[in-house]
Amino acid sequence: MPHCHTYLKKLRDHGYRITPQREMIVQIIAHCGRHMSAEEIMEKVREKTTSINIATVYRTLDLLVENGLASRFDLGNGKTAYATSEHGPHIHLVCRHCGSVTEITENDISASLDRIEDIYDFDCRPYHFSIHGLCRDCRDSMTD
Amino acid sequence: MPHCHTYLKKLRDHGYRITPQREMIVQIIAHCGRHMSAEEIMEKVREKTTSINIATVYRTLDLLVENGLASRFDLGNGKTAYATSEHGPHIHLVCRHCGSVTEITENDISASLDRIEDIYDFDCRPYHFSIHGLCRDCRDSMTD
DNA sequence: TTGCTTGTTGCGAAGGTTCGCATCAAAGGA
DNA sequence: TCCTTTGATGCGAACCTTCGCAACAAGCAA
Ligand SMILES: [Mn+2]
Ligand SMILES: [Mn+2]
Ligand SMILES: [Zn+2]
Ligand SMILES: [Zn+2]
Repeated sequence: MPHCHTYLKKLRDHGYRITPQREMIVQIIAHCGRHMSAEEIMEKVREKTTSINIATVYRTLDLLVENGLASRFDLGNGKTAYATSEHGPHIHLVCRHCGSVTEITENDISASLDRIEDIYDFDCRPYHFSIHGLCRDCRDSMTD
Repeated sequence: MPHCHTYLKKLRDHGYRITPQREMIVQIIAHCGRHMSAEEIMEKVREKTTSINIATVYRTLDLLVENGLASRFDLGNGKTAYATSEHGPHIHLVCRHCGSVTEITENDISASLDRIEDIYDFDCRPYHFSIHGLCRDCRDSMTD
């Protein structure tokens, strides 16, 4: 729902400058609903211009995360993944043994997150992060 | 409570070999109750012997994590942290803006984790991970 | 439009982590 | 005890991410 323009406006309102690089990066990540790595984002931007550097991509993503416009997390594949709030609130269950990723709805944990917000005054939104553990199949296949 | 010996036995029972390097690494991380980085662990081991390499430290830590004997997570300082279950179950609230870390008790979220275990058959233990968000101070100081 | 201020970029280097491979040695059997 | 098998180690290279700094340009005011 919030379009690129909204993200850029928020950055500008926070006193950051709007550069062509930032515009392109925001457009890519906001329009693509899924998770992307920094490298993927750079390749997409490269399709439009050569004037982009991986360090700038990381710095822009940091900016978005720091300002709550994107989430950053670990899918256990060696690369960090990024997504805007378009991607929707949910949690990833990542198996520490086989690496499988199960997406679960926010509802399954929102009560606890609300509790944390109340008690500790800590804003967990956007609800989009990973919990690492052991999936059923892996648990079954372990004698322990 | 579980001593180094228990960890090593579990590894052996899973078919892994017990090497001097693994013994030393397990001893360091099990006895030191706090979080440690791979680099810290290697330095501690180096105090006893020179026969240790950072790649071996990482591989051993991966092994412990994969087998549920240690947890690995991101404290937002650029390094990955590791700890055994001696460190106890709890969750870290990491502020995405100022980097502050608040430790909260497992109770505040265990109901949801139990629910996840029931519904998805996914074992979240040991309960020791981070949730990234925005602390009260940072939220207050943002006009938004 | 022009010039100034200062945040941003690109680049190369450094830091942290993983990988491939030859060598080594733990574990188990003879 | 000695040998064999095969998993583990050390090392260097590669990969991902961050950092420092000089050059650049967005935004603003005149
Ligand atoms: Mn997701
Ligand atoms: Mn902890
Ligand atoms: Zn699994
Ligand atoms: Zn904060």
